[in-house]
Amino acid sequence: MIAASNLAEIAALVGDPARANMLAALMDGRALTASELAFMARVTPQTASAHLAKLSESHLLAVAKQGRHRYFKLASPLVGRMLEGIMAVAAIDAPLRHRPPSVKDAALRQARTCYDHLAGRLGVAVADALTARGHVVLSEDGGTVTESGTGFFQTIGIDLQTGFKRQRCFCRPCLDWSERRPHLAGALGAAIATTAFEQGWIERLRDTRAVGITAVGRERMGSLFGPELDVAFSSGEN
Amino acid sequence: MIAASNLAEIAALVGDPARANMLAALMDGRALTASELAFMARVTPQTASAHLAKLSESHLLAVAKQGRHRYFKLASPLVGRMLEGIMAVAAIDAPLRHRPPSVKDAALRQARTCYDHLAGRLGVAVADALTARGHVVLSEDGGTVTESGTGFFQTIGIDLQTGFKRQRCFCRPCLDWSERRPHLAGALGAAIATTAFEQGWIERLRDTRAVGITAVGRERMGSLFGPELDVAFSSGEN
DNA sequence: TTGACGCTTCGTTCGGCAACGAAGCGTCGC
DNA sequence: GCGACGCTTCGTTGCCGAACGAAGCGTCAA
Repeated sequence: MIAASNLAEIAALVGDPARANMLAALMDGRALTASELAFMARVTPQTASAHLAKLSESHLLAVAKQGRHRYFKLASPLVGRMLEGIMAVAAIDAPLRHRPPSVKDAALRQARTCYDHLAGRLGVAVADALTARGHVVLSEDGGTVTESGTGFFQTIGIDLQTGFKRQRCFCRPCLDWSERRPHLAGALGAAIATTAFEQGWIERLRDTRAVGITAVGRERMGSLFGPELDVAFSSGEN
Repeated sequence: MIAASNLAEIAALVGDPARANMLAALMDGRALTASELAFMARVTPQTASAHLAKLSESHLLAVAKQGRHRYFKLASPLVGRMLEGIMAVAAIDAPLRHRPPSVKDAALRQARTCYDHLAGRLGVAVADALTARGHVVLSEDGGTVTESGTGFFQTIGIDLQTGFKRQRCFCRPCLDWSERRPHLAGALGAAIATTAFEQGWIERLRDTRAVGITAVGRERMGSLFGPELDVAFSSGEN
């Protein structure tokens, strides 16, 4: 059972709360320093160092030295995909136990990045809007952009004919852990997120994976995607 | 960080070797008894019982009582997807350490089921053949069936027009842990595996996830998919 | 050069959990 | 009804690994 032993090894790496916190913090695709990760995992630097060493040795993380800092990031999209998968399962379990939603969670629930694409109410709302308008078709296992969708994305500056041409199915659903509904991942999801950042519709908040929706974002995305987005604009007491 | 705590919890469940063995054994989608799982995980029944209780409580496994037996299976395809994801990451790590391939591994490497679709050299060869002939197009994140593919699948009794109509992108790649190349998963992958079993091309072997390729399977699949399948028919000393 | 800083290594402590033997409970076959 | 069987619960043992204090190493800034 060569497969299973490795399965346990990798899963055990993610199975430690401190390491899981670090990995989750890196899910937005950025690179963070060892100190930052220590802080986010709420452990001392020397403990964090040991954890980060393990994660690097097992090639879950890639490390880049820069002066006296060491920047860590997920070693590959594969790792992000794995974490998504675990989170999707964890999300099913979570609602069964009533846990008081923290203040920080509120921001995360509204909008955040998930590796390279949008998640939270905003991410789900965008996926809903695109689906409702027939621009994309999402199934459990994948998704497709329709002809009307190709045109739509062109208008917001995402050209599906060039870079995306070869991989005709480049959009896929990703189960949102807070909303427990799919949002848009894959190359298309990443392109949408990139555009949203570039156009100033959303912006990163300090020290968190949550993103803020700007005034111009509210207006622009509201007119682009329609009423489905309203739920993403509310501060959201659920 | 509501997400991360759950992340660690679920991952820790998979992170124990005994539990990982059990989950891996259940990856083929069948339901197994507690005793069988205890044997596969190489632990005593009472140890297995404790593990299975945890896995059930966390809704990773679903359990069905049947007389004095208790049958366990993966609680949802989501769990299978999660395990796939972890295995894909584990596969990158594995080759770095030379591990002597066991006899059992040889059969698993040739052909096996991965939750509901084909894996091993056979699975990868089928994916290669379909890609080479332009029947499907696989990208990193998903896949599409071409028009020629739709016709092809019709000839082997898989009608993409009926049940599959709504989910236009129902095929996706799944990284093979032994071959380290993608094979075909998703609804299409499952349909191909089902057809292969029904037509008697492959058959389950006792007490393992490996599947055997029958004589008729060799002949039929060889003519259907062409030379790409040869590698899957060899007993394979790599 | 000196001190501050970021990170690592070493050694120790401590808690949690996997594992099993023994025993108990329900189910089946005869 | 009886024993055999499948599975669970209980109590104990033992080990692995997470955590931190202290100390060491390289890097930067003045």
